[in-house]
Amino acid sequence: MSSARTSHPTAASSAATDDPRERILSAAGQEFAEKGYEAATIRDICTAAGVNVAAVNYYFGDKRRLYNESVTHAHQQRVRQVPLPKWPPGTPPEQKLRDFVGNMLQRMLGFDQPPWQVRLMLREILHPTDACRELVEDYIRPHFTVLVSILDELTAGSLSKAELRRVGLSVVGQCFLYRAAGDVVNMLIPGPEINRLHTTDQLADHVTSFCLAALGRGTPLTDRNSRLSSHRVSPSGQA
Amino acid sequence: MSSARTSHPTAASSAATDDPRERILSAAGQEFAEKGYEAATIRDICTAAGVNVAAVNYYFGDKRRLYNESVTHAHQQRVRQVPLPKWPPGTPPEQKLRDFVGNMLQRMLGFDQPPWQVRLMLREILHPTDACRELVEDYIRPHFTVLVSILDELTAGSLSKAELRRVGLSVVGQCFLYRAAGDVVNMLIPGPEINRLHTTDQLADHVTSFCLAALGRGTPLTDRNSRLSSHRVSPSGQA
DNA sequence: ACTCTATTCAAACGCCTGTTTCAATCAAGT
DNA sequence: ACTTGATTGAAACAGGCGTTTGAATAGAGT
Repeated sequence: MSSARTSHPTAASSAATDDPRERILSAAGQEFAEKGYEAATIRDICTAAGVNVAAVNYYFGDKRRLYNESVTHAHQQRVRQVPLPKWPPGTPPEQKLRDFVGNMLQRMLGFDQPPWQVRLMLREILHPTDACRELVEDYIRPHFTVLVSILDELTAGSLSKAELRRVGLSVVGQCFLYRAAGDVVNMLIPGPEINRLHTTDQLADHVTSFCLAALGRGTPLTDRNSRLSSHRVSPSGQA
Repeated sequence: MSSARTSHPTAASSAATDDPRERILSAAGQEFAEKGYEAATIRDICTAAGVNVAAVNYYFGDKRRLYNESVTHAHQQRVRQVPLPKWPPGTPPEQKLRDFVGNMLQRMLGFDQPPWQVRLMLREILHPTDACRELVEDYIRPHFTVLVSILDELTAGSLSKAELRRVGLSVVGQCFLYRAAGDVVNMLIPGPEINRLHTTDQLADHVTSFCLAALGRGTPLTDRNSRLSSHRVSPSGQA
């Protein structure tokens, strides 16, 4: 009671690496992402962050609150890093769909940036805790709404909202499998095939073609034995 | 060293509930499935199984080996409970696909039987440990092979093996999303819609139609505004 | 120079974990 | 009845965990 623990510092200003609060959040996010909530230890987190064990209690109160703030922090970072694509008016919905799928796969699987934030969010998706609702409302639902509107445009309003949502889930599911069960997928697919056919772009092409064909736009997969009808759409998302 | 710990009992005979080994495996499977490896405690497991804490060390050696045997045990149970459907020769591949998808969804989401074995296997799929390879080879790959052969029959050999596998993953992904990210899906879909349109049968119909349309068999989803062309195929799997 | 407050630090506190001990019990075998 | 081996039981072990303590430090205000 004698120590100064009143008026928690908010540290909303600088995001420099010398801010202990920021360093703890970053280290905690990576530890939680890799090992999960139970297996990650405060001692390891503080060692990685270069601060004393007491710091986490001083800044965050306890482990659970540190976890919640880590999820929020990672998800806000991710939103800034990979915004939803913006299309000029008149963009054909087929290209929008291809861009959206490519963007989603890039965000889920992209190797260009360390994906520990995604892995942390994935844990919340698979085993939701308190931090999940915010994640859904701020991050997942907006993306899903955009997807549904693309599908609505694509089908010219001939599908009900419920049907559109189901189709949207079909699109997401195809991408989600590679992120969530990637290890098992790699065990099912012969080695050379993975490197050639399971790149982010290849997968985006496949998922897009598959869905367009299912919706009656674009040719069914069986009608393209020869390579002449592959109507590639160049990806433009990811800023 | 003085205690009798030589010649571990195999207990391969009876599966009665008075066999301590069996009771521990069952309790451990449920605890591991619900809480994960780290959060599940040996004391809780033994309390649930009605045995002493020393029993797990006596029968299994340590926690890790108990976990591995739990996964194996649950997966073998599941294989016996829900075998792959068998079709008489001449069954149209469309119906086979519908049966397969319905069977997979029933196995993943089925509310008729306690699905803790599936949740335990899901944990292995998401974060593989040593017990994963056996799971893939004995359980997942055979199912996936059947799916690919159905798709091959469906497309009359016009798709390469690599393309067939990609389509197979598209089928699996659509189902997998509901199992792995079911909580988030429920947050994205309005309440009443879940109970009406997201039953196991409805989902199987949707996924099957979606894939058939994408493969050029069956009508695209946009060409069925009126309810007259819904070519339902009754499910026959699940023995 | 002194004070006050915010922050850091090493050390410790209970508590719970997986694991082990060793005596008690039990069920044949002879 | 006695022995033998397998199984169970209550209690303890060492170690790691989240958390707390209280003193040391730093830095600005006056």
